[in-house]
Amino acid sequence: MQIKNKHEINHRISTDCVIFGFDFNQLRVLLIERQPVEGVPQMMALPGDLIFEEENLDMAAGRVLKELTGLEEIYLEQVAAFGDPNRVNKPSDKKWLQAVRQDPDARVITVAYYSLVNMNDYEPQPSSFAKSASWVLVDEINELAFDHFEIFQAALKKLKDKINMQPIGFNLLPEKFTFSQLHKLYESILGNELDKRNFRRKMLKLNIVESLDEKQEGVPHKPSQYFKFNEENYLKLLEKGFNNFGF
Amino acid sequence: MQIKNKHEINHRISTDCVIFGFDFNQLRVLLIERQPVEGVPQMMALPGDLIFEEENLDMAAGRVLKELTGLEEIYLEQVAAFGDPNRVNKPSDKKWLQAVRQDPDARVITVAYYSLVNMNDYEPQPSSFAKSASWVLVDEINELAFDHFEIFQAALKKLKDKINMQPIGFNLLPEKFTFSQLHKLYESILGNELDKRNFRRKMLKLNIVESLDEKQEGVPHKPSQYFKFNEENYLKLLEKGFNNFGF
DNA sequence: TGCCTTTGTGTCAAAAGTACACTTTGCGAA
DNA sequence: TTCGCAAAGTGTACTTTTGACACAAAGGCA
Repeated sequence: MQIKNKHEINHRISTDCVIFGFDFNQLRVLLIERQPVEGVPQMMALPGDLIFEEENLDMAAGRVLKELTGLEEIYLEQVAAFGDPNRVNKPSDKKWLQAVRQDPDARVITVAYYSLVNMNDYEPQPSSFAKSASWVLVDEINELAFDHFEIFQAALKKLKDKINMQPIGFNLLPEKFTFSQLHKLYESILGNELDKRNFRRKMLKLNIVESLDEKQEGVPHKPSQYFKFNEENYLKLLEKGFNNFGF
Repeated sequence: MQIKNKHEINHRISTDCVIFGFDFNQLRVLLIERQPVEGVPQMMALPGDLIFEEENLDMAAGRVLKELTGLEEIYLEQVAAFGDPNRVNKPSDKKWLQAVRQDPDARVITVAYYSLVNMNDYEPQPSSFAKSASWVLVDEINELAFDHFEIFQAALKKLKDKINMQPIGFNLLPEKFTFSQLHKLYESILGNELDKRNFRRKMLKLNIVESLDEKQEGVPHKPSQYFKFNEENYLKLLEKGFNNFGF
């Protein structure tokens, strides 16, 4: 059979997380600064690290995220695997790995995850090799360590595609929210304007947001009604086969 | 900094391919039988193998597919990575690996790919550790080696989702095809009936199929017009931002 | 009291979706 | 040659959804 042999090559596996947040105005992503290394210019990176021996990928992503940023109990969804043999090609990245890894030249394949969280529920606490962790505006991200910019773009595309299929995004908002906030959220993700009335009509017809008996207070204009997400109805909607939700 | 250390663990990476074909009636997937090993009951598997040192993931998937089935020059799209620590848990799979791999217990993370091809353009030619390669009806797949059934299901779901976003699927048909074939194809993928007239109307409005000056011959009923796919218009459609194509 | 700001609402026309049945074409069998 | 069979191909009426668009209501503040 002469199969036994040949290409049983070892690689390293890591996970990187693209965590989206929303500040009621713009979309943001949680980035870290790596611990400084002599001669390596600072650059932001996605939180990510090598996986453990006995972990599955989802668990690894959750653990790594927690280690680097303090964020915990977050539902992560896979984006894709990135495995270009020279995905680490910037000299600064190589230098940094030399300072930090035992075997800095080992090939690393990474599995990217993304998630949507309500920024106010999580206060990033950098640790491990993260010097800082902060929410960076999506529009201001233009260079990242390793191939993280590419990963970030893939995650953003996935988010846009997904929100056109399913009314996701409520994770980015607090429990009670106004229609304007929801509206703005959609505009931020999709990157274009949506007619206020049409947005409201379409969203309400789905029956997954529910008006509360509570209004904004202390605002110098007509106060907004608060709404909450109805998860039960949302799940029903998913069950009965749901796609094609687009703006 | 005390970062250097710890979990720099080696893993193996493989790719597995879910190749969909269409026999004008039902959807099929290309499966292999592994070379028999004493005491290991036969079981079908997706074509897949470990990646090489200097290959990126996409290239690896293409090469592995070619080695095992002879299929070449196929556009493969990633489904997801599967990395459960015990994704190899059937005794028969373990036995087979023991016979075939130097290090049969090494953890393997696999990156799954899928593709759509016209069955008639490719005659599967098993080689390497594939004893046979054949097109199996999707409906008849219920057990596969390793975690390949799970991978197959993920790929099928991805295909269904995608066909609701974009009119893909032409790769599954020959260059010229009838509307009935296209219609049947959609029904096979989606798993439900579609009204003939409405299907035709919706598809024609997209302007991506073009009628040829040629009809079926020798059929004992009204002969069907042949059509071809217009890739140019399809690309135009994609460019101008296209989603929400559902039945 | 008047001004400013944001919320919240309705209508109409165009487009898309849905449900549904009969005629046409060509072969083959009687 | 005619009849029957099988699949292709076509249209309409009704409902639902989309998309474009403008003004009144509420509350704070000066």
